[in-house]
Amino acid sequence: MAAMSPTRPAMPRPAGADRSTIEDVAVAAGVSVATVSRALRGLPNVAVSTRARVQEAARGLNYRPDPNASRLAAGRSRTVAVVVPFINSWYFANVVAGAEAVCADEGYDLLVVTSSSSAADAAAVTGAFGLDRRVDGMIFVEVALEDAHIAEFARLGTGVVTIGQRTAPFPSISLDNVAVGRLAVGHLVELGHRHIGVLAGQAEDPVHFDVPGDRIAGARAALTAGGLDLHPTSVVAGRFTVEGGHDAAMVLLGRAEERPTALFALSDEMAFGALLAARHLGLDIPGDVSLVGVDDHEMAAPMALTTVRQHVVDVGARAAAALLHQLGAHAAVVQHDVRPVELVRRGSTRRIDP
Amino acid sequence: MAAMSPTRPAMPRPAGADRSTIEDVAVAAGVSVATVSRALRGLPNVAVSTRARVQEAARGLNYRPDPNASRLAAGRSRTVAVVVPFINSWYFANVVAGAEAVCADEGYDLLVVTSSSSAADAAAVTGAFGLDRRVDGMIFVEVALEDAHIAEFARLGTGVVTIGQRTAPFPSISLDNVAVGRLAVGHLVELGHRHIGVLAGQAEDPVHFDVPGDRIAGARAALTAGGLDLHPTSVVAGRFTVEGGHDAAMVLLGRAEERPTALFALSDEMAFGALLAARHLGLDIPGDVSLVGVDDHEMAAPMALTTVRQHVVDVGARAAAALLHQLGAHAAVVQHDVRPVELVRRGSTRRIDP
DNA sequence: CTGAAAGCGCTAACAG
DNA sequence: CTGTTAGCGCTTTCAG
Repeated sequence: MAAMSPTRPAMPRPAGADRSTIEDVAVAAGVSVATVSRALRGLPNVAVSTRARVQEAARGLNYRPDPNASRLAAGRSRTVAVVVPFINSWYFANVVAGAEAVCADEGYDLLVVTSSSSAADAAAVTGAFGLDRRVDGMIFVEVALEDAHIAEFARLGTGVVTIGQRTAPFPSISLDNVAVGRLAVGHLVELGHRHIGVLAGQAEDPVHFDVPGDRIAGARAALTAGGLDLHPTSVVAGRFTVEGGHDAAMVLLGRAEERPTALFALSDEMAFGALLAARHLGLDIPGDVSLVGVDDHEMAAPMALTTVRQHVVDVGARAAAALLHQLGAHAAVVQHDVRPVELVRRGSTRRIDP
Repeated sequence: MAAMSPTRPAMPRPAGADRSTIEDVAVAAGVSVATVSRALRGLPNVAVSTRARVQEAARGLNYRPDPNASRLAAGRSRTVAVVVPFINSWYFANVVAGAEAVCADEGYDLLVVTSSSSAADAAAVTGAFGLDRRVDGMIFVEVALEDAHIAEFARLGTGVVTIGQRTAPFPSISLDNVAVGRLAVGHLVELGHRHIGVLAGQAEDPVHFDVPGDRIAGARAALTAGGLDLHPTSVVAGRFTVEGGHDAAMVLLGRAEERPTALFALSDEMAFGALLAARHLGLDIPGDVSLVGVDDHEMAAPMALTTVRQHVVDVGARAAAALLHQLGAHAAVVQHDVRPVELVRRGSTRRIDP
C-alpha cells in the first residue's frame, strides 16, 4: 500500500518568492478553500462572521490571490488591451489615459499594444493579434480590422469596442467628423471667407480612415451651404504633424494668386505648423489669414487658436466603459456612440471685411 | 476497481470558446504533451523530426498555448508593467512607446499603470502596487518608491528598473540633469548673457524629484564658472506645462528692471509658453531675449527653439531592455545608465552684444 | 530523446 | 451556509 508521498514541488519558484496561498488562509481561518474563495470575492452565501474571520486571516498573512491561477480556473483574465497605431502622439496618449483610468477603477489591467508591433502578418500567424486568452476584450483605436479578425473575435467571444472606426458588429465611440468640418468651415464662411484651404491628412494614410474624409466632407458641405465650393488644389496633405502642417501651409499660403484667406487644419498640431508657416511668410494670423484647428490640444488656448474641441480622454474612457459593460455579460447592446464636438472661438479667426 | 470516470467540465467556458489544447496537439502529432511543450518552446532534447511533426500539428489545429496556464505552471508571466504618474504627457507617452517596442520584440506584454490609479494607500493595502504575480517586473518612471516597496520587491523577486530616479538596489536609466543645466546655461553665458531667468518645476511637485533640482544646480554651476550667480528671484515655477511656462515667463519678463536677457526653461513645453509670453509682451526672441529649453520636443525644431536634446524613446527602450535582461536571470548587474544629452543650437538664442 | 505523473493556486459544481 | 472534489492547461522532474 503506497502512502500518498508528499511530492517536492514540480518546479522552482522564481528567486525569493514566499507567498501565502489560499490554502494557508483556509487553515488560518479554520475553513475550506472554497469558503475563502467565496468570502474574499464578496460572493453571497457566506456568514458575516465567517467572512470577517477569513478577511482577517488573509490580511494577517498578507495574502493576495494569484491572478494566473484564478484566470486559468475562471477562464477570465480581467485584462483588456488597447490597440493603437502608436502611443507617443497627443491623440493616442490621451485615449489611452482615459481608458486606463476606467480600467483601473474597475480593477482591470490594461495592456498597451501598438498595431505596428503586432503587424498584420503576425496577427495572421498567431491569431487575432495574438492576444487570445490573454485579454477578455480589446479596444481598437483607429486600427483596421479585417473580416478574419472579426470572425475570430466572434468565435472566441472576445469583447471588442472600436474608436473612430465603426466596425459592423462591435460597439464604437466616434466623433461626428462631418460636423467637425462643418463647424470649422461654417465658422469661416460666416466670417466672410470665400477661399478656404484645408490642411488634410494623407490619402494613403492607413491609420486615419474616414476621419479626414469626413472632416473634408463636412467642410465641403459648409462651403456648399454658403454657395461656395472646395477647389481640389486647396486641399494639401499635412500628415497630422506640426511639420506636415507647416509644409502644407507654406504651399497654400505661398501661392502668388488665389491665396486662401483662411485655413482649416484637420488637427491642432497641423494648425500650429500653419501658424509658424504664416509667420515665416510674414503673414499675420488672423490679420491676413484666419485659421481653425481640431482637437483643443492643450497648446491651443495659449496659442489663441480657434478650434473644434473634442474630448479625447473621454472617448477613451467611454470605450473602456462600454467594453467592461459588455464583458460584464450585460451583453447585447451594440451601440455607436457619436460624441459631440464644439467650436471654440479664439484669436486665430477674424471677419474678412473690416 | 473504479474506472476513471470522465468528468464533465467543472465550469462553463465563456461564450463561444473552442480552442485546442496542448493535448489535442499531442494526439494529433502522436506524442506526449510533455514533448509538445518542449518542441513548441524550442527546448533542446527534441528530435528534429519530432519537432517538425509537432509544429505542423500545432499549426493545423491553430493551437496557441494558454498564457494563464503556462504562467501558473511556470511561475512567470512574461508581462511587465510600466508605472507612470500619468500617461498623456509628451514625456511619459514617449517613454512608454520606447518600452513597448522592446517588450513587443521580446514577446512580453506591457501593462500600463498610472501611479495615481494605484495610490500609495492602495499599494499599502494590496501589496506593492498590487501587481505581484501579475508581472515579472516593473519599470518606474519618475515614481517614488518607498522603502517598504523596495523590501517587498526584493522579497518577491520582482524585477525593477527605474527611470529618472535612482533607487538604491535597482538598475536605473537617467539623464545627467546637472549636465543639462550646465549645457543650457553655459551656452547662454557664452553668448554674453549675465542675467538669466529659470522656468522651473514646482518645489512641491512629488513627481519630478531631483530633475528640477539637478538642472538648476547645473545652471548655477555654469553661472558660477562665468563669475555670475543665480538670483533666487530669477527662478520661477512653471509646472512643466505650456501654460505654466507662459505664466512664469510673464513674471520674469514683465519686470520693469532687472529683466533677464535670457531664459532657461526646464522643458520645451515651458519654453513654448515663454515664447508666447514674449510675444504678448512685445519682446522679440532672440532679439530681446534668448531662450533655451530641454527635450527636443517635435515642436522645438519648427519653433526654432534652441534646446538640450534627450532621447526619451530611447530611455524607455533601454529601461525595458535592462529589465528583460534582468528577468532573463542574467541577474546581478545593477547598473545606472546615465544617458548623454546634447545642446541643439537653433534660432532662439543669440549673442547679447551686437 | 520521450513519456508518465504530479502539481501550479484557484474556481465552481455538487452535496450536504 | 460550508466542505469536497474535480479540474483549468501547462511545465517540469524523474525514469526510462
